[in-house]
Amino acid sequence: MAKKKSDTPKPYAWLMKSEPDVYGFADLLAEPEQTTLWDGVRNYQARNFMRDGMQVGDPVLFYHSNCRPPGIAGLAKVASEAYADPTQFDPDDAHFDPKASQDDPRWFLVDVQAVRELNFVPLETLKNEPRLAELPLVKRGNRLSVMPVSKEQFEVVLELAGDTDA
DNA sequence: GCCAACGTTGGC
DNA sequence: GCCAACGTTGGC
Repeated sequence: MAKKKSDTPKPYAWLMKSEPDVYGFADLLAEPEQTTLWDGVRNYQARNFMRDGMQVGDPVLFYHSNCRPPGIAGLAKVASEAYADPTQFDPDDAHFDPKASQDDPRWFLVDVQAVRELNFVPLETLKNEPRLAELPLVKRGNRLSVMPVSKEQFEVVLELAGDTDA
């Protein structure tokens, strides 16, 4: 019987960035089961959120980065426990990590499943919303690709998307 | 394409 | 363990 690692409550939801030219929300919708492995994350803070913070079923805001305009494109959810990112073991993969081994993986991921497309919420709209001032995304210089979102922040985003199906 | 911000690496 | 150099992110 495993003891819980922490008594602090887990974040309610998450925001995950992807470049739509590489992999956008439409690509997720086109997957079998509308599910994919969120591979290629090579940042320790983002990894820790996936490995230690996420729980199956957590809502995920799917954010389009490095495009015009950037913003939130869809709603998804965490669809698996964290497990080792297989791309770290593949020498032919761009995300190969020679310091990782099967016995001692460095990088973890979760499966992400689409829930529904949202009316696009541009970054500019997020920045102009006072109730989202504490969202890491809108803070100057923030580059985290996976970040926690509180219940209140999540609900504000759905409101900005005109989403009434929540 | 520019460049500010930030994370990582490696020499010492 | 410091910190300069370097690479990457990502908005603009």
